[in-house]
Amino acid sequence: MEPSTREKLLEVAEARFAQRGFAGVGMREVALAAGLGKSSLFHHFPSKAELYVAVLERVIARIEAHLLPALARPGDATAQIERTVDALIDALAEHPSTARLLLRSLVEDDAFAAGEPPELAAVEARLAALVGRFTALLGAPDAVQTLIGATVYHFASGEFGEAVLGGPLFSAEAVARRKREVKALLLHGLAAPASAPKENAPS
Amino acid sequence: MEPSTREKLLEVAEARFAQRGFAGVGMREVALAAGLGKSSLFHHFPSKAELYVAVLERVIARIEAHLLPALARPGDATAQIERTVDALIDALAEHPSTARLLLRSLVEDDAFAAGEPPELAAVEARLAALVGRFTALLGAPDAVQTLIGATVYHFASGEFGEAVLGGPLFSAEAVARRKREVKALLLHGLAAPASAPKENAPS
DNA sequence: GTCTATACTACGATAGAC
DNA sequence: GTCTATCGTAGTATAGAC
Repeated sequence: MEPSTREKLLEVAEARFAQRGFAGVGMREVALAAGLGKSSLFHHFPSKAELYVAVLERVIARIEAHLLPALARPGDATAQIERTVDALIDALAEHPSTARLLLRSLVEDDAFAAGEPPELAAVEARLAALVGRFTALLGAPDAVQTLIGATVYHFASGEFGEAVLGGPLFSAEAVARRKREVKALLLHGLAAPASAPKENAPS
Repeated sequence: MEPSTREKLLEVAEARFAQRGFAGVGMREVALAAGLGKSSLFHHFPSKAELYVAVLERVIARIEAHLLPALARPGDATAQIERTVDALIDALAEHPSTARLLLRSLVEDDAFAAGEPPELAAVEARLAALVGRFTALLGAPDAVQTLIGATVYHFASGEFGEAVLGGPLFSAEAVARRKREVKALLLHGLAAPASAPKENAPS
């Protein structure tokens, strides 16, 4: 079964937005790349902002599909952290646009000059909910920032990241290596020395 | 001594580019914010791309001013890592636009549709040189990616990062905390377990 | 649901007066 | 060195035929 026109438009728009950001992509470009005329795109999405939010909804849904099951399963803190980090990295590695769009949405929050679409608030709320789960799991908010940097930034880093690594970002071997690295980081590096003294740290 | 017109333009452009990216900022907007007409801006910078690169040059120079002295001083690996991480974080914390522009330059490498200005290659070379120094210092390329995520992403994360932390990113206390966190991470977390074991390309 | 045609605005960039 | 005026293009968005 071939994808619907709407799905194809979302696919094309996601790749473009991930590569050049909200302001850097034109509706004409998206429509033509999907094999439509510019005006037909406005039939499916009433504005550029709504197209962008629809793309973001797909991204957050993809991440939730990996993370929510991992977060739901019981276990001690260590096992949950390992499972959740694996799930997060699987989610980011699944599609090369995911991490980029996520990173952009964190940094380009004011991309809409005026009148954000109402669905955007819902996407942000779902994202904040996931962050809350991570904060509860890791204890320290600083560790959440580090985790995001070690995962979302990493898989969003594109050509630059590949130049740093001297190899691909999304190969199975590179993804497995990043899982090991991040888990070792959180379990043996962060937990003890840097975060505990100031606030209450769960043990 | 008041700043020259060129300096004021660079200041204004830096803030705007950091907030909304290359494509999201218009020349008219920059000029008016600096108290000039749009055409006067083209007298100082012959194109938007050259304005952007001039902004990036300031950013990389600022980072080099902190990092190169720290890298030049002798000492054992641990002391050098501590010194260099402190210098990197000082550089990123000095000006709230620095990390954002740096992160954008990593992710928006293809923002120029056609004909990049030649100065851009020089900026990228200086950035790559710094990355090379870090790779030599830390040993593992993966650790460099993690370090960038833990520092550049962190100070670029803006409102989202402040929501995660539940407090400011750039306060003296938050900056000092990040220094402790990143150093503990690299010295006690990463170095031993995750990077060394074996393997390069399984092919 | 897709098309052509169009409205209106903003874009980057240039020319030339002062 | 700054200005006004203008060029050509592309931006989002709408109207209406088919």
